[in-house]
Amino acid sequence: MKRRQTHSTQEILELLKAENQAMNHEMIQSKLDSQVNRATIYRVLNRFCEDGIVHKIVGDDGKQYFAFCLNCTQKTHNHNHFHFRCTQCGKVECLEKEASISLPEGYVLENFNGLISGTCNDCT
Amino acid sequence: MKRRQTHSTQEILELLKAENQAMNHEMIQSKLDSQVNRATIYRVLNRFCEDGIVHKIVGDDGKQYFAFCLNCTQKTHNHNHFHFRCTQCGKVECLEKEASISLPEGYVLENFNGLISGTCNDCT
DNA sequence: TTTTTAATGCGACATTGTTGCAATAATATA
DNA sequence: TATATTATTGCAACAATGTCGCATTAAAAA
Repeated sequence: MKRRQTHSTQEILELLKAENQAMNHEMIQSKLDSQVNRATIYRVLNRFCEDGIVHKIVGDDGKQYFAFCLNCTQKTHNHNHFHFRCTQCGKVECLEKEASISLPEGYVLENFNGLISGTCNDCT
Repeated sequence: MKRRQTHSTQEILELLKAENQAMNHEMIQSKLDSQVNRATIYRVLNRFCEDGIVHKIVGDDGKQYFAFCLNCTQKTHNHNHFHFRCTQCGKVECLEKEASISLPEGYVLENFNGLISGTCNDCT
């Protein structure tokens, strides 16, 4: 199944590239120039995730956030870094430091989801 | 406002103490002897959190999980440890190792939410 | 230009979690 | 013990998030 480029996919990808933060569907929808259906946004984002272009973080608010992959090559698609979510302004940004986690014997890692919330530098 | 002990609060607290894992409202509801309303369960759990008896983790499935505090004294109520959620059996357990995170200047930590999902030892 | 089929919009739905309000029951008071 | 106080509960309603089926639209291939 080959992917097609549409207005929606292009706009959403550009937005994610331009913004230096992870965004949930609502933030994305409100920042798009054209109106895109909610279901479509989710489908586009999930497709991006499947393709390894974008990664998904679940915030401690229970919402899904999406961010453009910066340091991921096609082979190593790792996101073992923390994200910081500001409870004041809502911004979700990547914290650079990689977290190295050693799991107990017999445990297999599928997904790393490290999130710290609090107040960011701008809102202190 | 003083807390009251009710059948619900006692049962839920006992359950959380007995089980060695974090549970969401559904798991709790199904394991209770008596039937307790969903809203009540949430209210009880959130009260426990306020009192520092229980801590809350948001899974990468977006659900809230609650676990009885083991190593928290009344003064230091820290949960800077990771949780592991098995995507097969649904179990959410604490990983012992504390994660030490250094935030950038001007950032204030309110909540640490570290979660790794995958398959646990039993399900491998 | 025509054909193929991936992507979209719409509506409906399941699920999670919260809240207002009247009824209940745990604790304090007499 | 009996009564008063008010924290807690159950119920219903609600908002929000995310998913899915299906008919329609529009990329890309032929």
